This record gives sequence, C-alpha cells and structure tokens, in this order.
Amino acid sequence: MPEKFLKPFDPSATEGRIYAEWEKSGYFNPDNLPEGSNKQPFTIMMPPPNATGVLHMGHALGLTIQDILIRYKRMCGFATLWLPGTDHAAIATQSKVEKEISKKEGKSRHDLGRDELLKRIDAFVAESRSTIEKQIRVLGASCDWSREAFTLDDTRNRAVNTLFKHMYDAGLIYRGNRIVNWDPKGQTTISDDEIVYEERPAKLYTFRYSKDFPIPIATTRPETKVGDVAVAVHPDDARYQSYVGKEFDAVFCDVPIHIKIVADKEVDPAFGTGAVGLTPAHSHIDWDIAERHALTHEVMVINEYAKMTVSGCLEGKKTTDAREIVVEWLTNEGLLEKTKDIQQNVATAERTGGVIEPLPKLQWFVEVNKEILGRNKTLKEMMLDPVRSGSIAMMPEHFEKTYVHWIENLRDWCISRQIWYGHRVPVWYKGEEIVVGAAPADEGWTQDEDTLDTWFSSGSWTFSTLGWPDNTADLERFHPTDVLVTAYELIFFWIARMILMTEFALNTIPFRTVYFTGIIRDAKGQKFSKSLGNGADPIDIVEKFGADAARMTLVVGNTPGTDMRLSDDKIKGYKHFANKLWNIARFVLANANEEKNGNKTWPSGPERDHLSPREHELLTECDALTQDVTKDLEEYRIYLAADKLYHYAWHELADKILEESKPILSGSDAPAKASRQALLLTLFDRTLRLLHPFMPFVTEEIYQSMPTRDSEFLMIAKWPE
RNA sequence: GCGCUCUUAGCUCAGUUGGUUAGAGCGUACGCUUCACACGCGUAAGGUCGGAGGUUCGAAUCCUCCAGAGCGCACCA
Repeated sequence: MPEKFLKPFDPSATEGRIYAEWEKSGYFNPDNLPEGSNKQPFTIMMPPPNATGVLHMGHALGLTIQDILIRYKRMCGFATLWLPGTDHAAIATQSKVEKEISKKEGKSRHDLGRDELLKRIDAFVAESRSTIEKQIRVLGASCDWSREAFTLDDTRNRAVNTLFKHMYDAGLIYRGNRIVNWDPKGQTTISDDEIVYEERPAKLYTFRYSKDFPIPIATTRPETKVGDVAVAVHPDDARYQSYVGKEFDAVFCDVPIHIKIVADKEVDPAFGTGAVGLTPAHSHIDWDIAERHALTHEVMVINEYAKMTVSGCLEGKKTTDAREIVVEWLTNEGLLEKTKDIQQNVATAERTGGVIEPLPKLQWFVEVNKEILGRNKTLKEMMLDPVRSGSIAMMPEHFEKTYVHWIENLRDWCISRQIWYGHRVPVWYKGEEIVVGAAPADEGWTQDEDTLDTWFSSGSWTFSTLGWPDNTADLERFHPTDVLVTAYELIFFWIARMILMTEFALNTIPFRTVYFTGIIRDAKGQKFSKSLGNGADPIDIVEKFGADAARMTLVVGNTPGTDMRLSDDKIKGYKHFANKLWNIARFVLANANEEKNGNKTWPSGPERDHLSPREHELLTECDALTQDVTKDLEEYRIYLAADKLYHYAWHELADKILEESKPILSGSDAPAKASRQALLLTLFDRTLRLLHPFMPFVTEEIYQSMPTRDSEFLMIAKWPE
C-alpha cells in the first residue's frame, strides 16, 4: 500500500497535481478521447463569467453541476464537450474600470478618450480572465480549454456583426426615436430588464395648472409638468366627461403650456384625482397614451444630465431642485391643493444605481412583434414555441410558466448603449446613406458611436462559440447543446435571448434542457456581497477544505432553483467524507490481498456463482444503487444522486460491510476470505467510479492505487452498469 | 394588479411527481484511545409534515379555502 494512505487525505497536496495530469492528458478535449466509445456528442456551453473580477460561490455551484454531468457522460462513452469562456460584460466592466481610474487618477473616461479607455479595459480584462481561469481549474472543471471563447474576441465579433446584419435585413432591427430608459449616472440607455425598482417615500402633490383649469392633477414629479401636453381621464369617469376634447392654455412656472383633455381607459379613476397630466417625453405610459391620441410626443424638458431645459426660473436646474421650485411656485400661486406622503417604486439602474430618467432618444431596437418573412412567426413566438412544445425543458419546471408570462409581456428591446466597451454597432453613415454589417471600403464613412447591449452577444453564445457564421465541423457536431446550467436570475436576460438568437439564426433550439441553480447564501440566509463583507471566495474554501468537499457541499440536497445556505460546518462535514473514502481505501488496500514473500496477489472476480448469499445480497444492493444513481443523473437529480452515494459509502460500505467483513478477513476460511476480498474490491471500485463526477480528486487519487484500475485515469474509466 | 414558489425534527434542507413504523446533515445527550478512520465509532432524545375541509383502499405528496413568508413581472401618473 502506498505510504500516502498512512496519513489523512491532504487535498492541497493532491488536487493541483491531478488537475495538471488531467489537463496534460488532453482528455478534456472530445477529439482526444480514447477509441472504443460510441462518441455520441454531449455538449455544455459554460456560462461565461463576467470578466469583472473573481468567481463567487454561485459560479462554483454552476461549475460543479456542469462538471458532474460532463464527467458522468464522459465515463459513459460520450464525446463530451464543455466549452469554457468569459463575458466582456460591457457596462459592468466599463463602469468598474472607470471607477478605478477615477479613484486612482481622478480622471474621467472623457479625459482619457475612447482609445485609451479601451486599452485600459483590455488590460484589466486580461488579468481578470486569467484569475477566473485559475479559479475554474481549482474547482476541478474538466472543460476543453483549447476551445475557450471570449464574448468580445474576433470570432464572436464576426458572429455579432453577422447576426445584426441578418436581423436588420429581416426588418427586425430598426433605428427609432423612442422613449428609452436613460441612466443619467451611467450616461447610457439601458433595457427594461436592467432596471431595479426601489421602494422610496415620496410626496404626491395635487394641484391645478392654473386658477381656471377645471381638473386637479396628482403627481410625484411636479417639475415634469412643464412638459405636459394633455390631461387624460377615464372615459367612464362622470366627473370629467364634459371636459373631454377641450383645450386650455396656461403659463406654468414661467413655461407656456397647451393642454388637451383626452379620454383613455388606461387611466385609473381611483388613483389621485383620477386625472393624469401627460408628459409624453418623460414617461413610458404617457408616451403610449399620447401616441394613441396623436398628441405631440417629443417636447423634452429634461436633458441627459437630468437637468431642466425649459427657459425661465427652472432653466438648467437639476430635476430635484426644480421640483422644490415648482412646489413653492404652486404654493405661492394658491394652486397646490394637497400634499400626501406615499411609497413609490423608483426605477434605478442596476449597475450604477442612478435614478432612471425616461427620455426620447434615437436608438437601435429589436422588434419582437413583427412577423418575419418566410418564417411566419414573430421573435416573440420563436421564443415561446420551443418552451411551450417541450423541445426545451426547464428544471425546475415551474420556471417555464415564469418564462412564458414574461415573454407575453415583452416590449421591443433597446440594444444600443452609449458606452465604449463592447461590440460597436456595425452601422456606417455617410450623409443620408447607411451601410450595415461590415465597413464600406471607400472613404468618408463614420461608424455609429454606440455599442451593443452585452446580452446581444451573449445571446449567440451556444453557436458563436462553435464558429458560426462559418459552417464548422464543431457546429455541425455539437449543436444544439444538451444542457445549460445557469442561475435562475438569468432566465430573461440570457436564456430568453439565447432562444431568440438561435431560433432566428439557426432555426433550432440552443439547448434541450435548462438547469437553473439557486442562489448561494451565507449561514444567515443573506446574499453574499462585498458591501456586507460576507463574501466567500471559492478559492479560500478550496484551500481550507478541498475542492471535493466544496463540490459535495454545493450539490448534496441542493434542488434546482432553490436557494441554499452555506456554512463552514457543512463543508467541514464533506471534507471528513473525503477523508472517510481515504480510510476505506487504506482498509481495502491493506486487507483485500494476500501477501507472499513481499509480493501481493489480488483476488480476481468476484465470481457470482461462488458468492455467499449475504455477498450476493450486497452485490445486488450495489447494482441497485448504480442503476438508481444513473437514473438520477440522467434525469438531472444530482442532489439526490450525491446524497445517496454519500450515504452508501459511509453508512453502508464503511459502517456495515467493512465491519462485517473484519471477522471473515481475519478468519481461517480461505475461500470465504478470497470471495470477500474480491467483493470488497468490486464494491469500492464501483463506489469510486460512481463518486468520481462529484468528488473527482480524491476518487482519482485512490483509483491510481487500485488493483481494479483498467484505464489511465478514473476520469475516462467506464461508468458501471 | 398579473404570475410563481415556499411552510416537514432546535437549525438548514431532502422526500425521485399517492404506497409499508416520514429521512439526512449540523446541533444536543450519554458512552467509547475497538489493530481503516477522533476528519472517528456506538446509542439515544426530538416531527399530530402551517391550519381547515375534500378526493382516495391509502395523502407530507392531488384538489379547494384560510393564515404566514418570499420571489418575478407590470404599475403607481
């Protein structure tokens, strides 16, 4: 028996070495797998972590699930491709680098200029990516590094530009002046999904535009009222019916306004006074109502810096200051009727925290409700159909309902961003002329200044990673992918967009199954976050307890889509389990052989015919477990499979079988002893194989010393049947 | 407002889509330096499965209602 078994299992002395051997073997790459397997492909695209920093425990969970599936399928003889990558995460990355530069050098991006800022970001991203790659390795991920992709590299850029052009040619991408979510802090538009609503106390003011204006209006934003063009009331509201269609003029806080009374069923007669002052340029619903009644749309009174643009006493004031001025003016004029404290949901930008200012802007959009020529479907339908028909299954299933509900309410997707880092909008202008796709050869063209929403490129991840738009062998072989493992928070951002892009570009699904992971929380149930100071770096945990322990902790009993609490005690428990396996190995290796003149002979078999009834029972039990675990893995019940194996190894194999074998092994009945030795080897070998996807390091390390070893690595050993 | 989920032992959670005395980990109590392992071994305490009805031979599991917790989307003019 190798001497290492005389000491407790030491993950830190083992894992790095084993990973290096695996990587060197080339077996992470499906092209290098040994002959003899059926070579049917099994593909997972790794969700590319943001290149903004380091991985957290949520990533560790996702990577573990994926690695379990990949290792399991590899052992089953599949040509397993797990393709790793990182995401440039446009806004997140740029704002992070900008923050750092501003802190260290006191400079803004405008001080540096576009080229210099991009250089700085590239340097930051290069470093960040190498950290992330290191972390992925430490966790034991058996992904194919030779195919590693980045969402902003040349291949992916070509995919994005091609996709943009195809969608533009199909009439699905248009440029329009529409009301968008403007983030004054980040100085960019953001999509509806990047908005976070924060509940804040606010004041609801009830007032009239002027003394002779017949209807009182309620608003939380008096400063926007200088941009009002109409008042909307519910058509059935008896109080106001006689005014519908009438028009009024007033001078509101130095600003002349013209107000028409319109009737629209969108208005809730029970809220406020039952009458809405319409500010089409600075409110989404007002914009929609104004559109329905052919009212003026684009009278902006607030600019990109959230400052007032009207002349008079409000000119150049910040909206918050302007609000006070207007309220004071209303009070002095005797127009303010009531002030009420309310709770209000304020739209803020996810990344910057800035309060969203709706503004009309000339932007690029993806139209989701337009029927596509030759396909007889809208993008919305393309997103819905595969999920409704079951060609894409979600785990847990109830997320399918959430998904469908969201898509049904989907609006056009604003894809242009006023930031510099990312795929630049592939459109060139020269006077009235416009070229989409690739840069024109002749002189005098200017490229659109904007970049694309980062999810536009992420949406093509399952096929851009395989070389699309070229018709590559990889694309042919590995797409559609089998399963996508991601946090449920990304169901709309990413899953929906991948389905959209893939259906549009390839007329097929991106993946057959979506496995949603929950959020990993600390022992108190709080989310891990830097501001709370409870951050748990997977690397620290691996150093302390080993990757196998970290992986088991994240997986056992952790059902898909459910949040999980993590504590050191839990991880410690699975570190002990790794050591338990180590000790079982010590016992088995020491007792399951005969030694003559220093030479060991291992029993062969076991021969089923010669087993005692009890041994036969034990083997049958193990067969049942094997089938059970296999079925669980096939049906993505990883949490159960892990639990069962833990239980079997510790409380069945160690506690019962090893114990009851002791008298036989030390007894004098030679045939009984040989039979038992063979059985122990078989059962333990089986356990190692079944556990390998979950705890790859300790099982591989033991396997290397097992007399039952029949392949170079346990990683490519045969999955038991 | 629309939609979704959860409520099981002190704590954190399973319970494989109705089937024998409801499970695990941690914790607790007691006892063990037993020659694989103290990163261990053994034993024990602890649950009317949120509540009320219903379907069924049979319900933690399916249906209805109620109570509490959480989440998503939309919106609050």
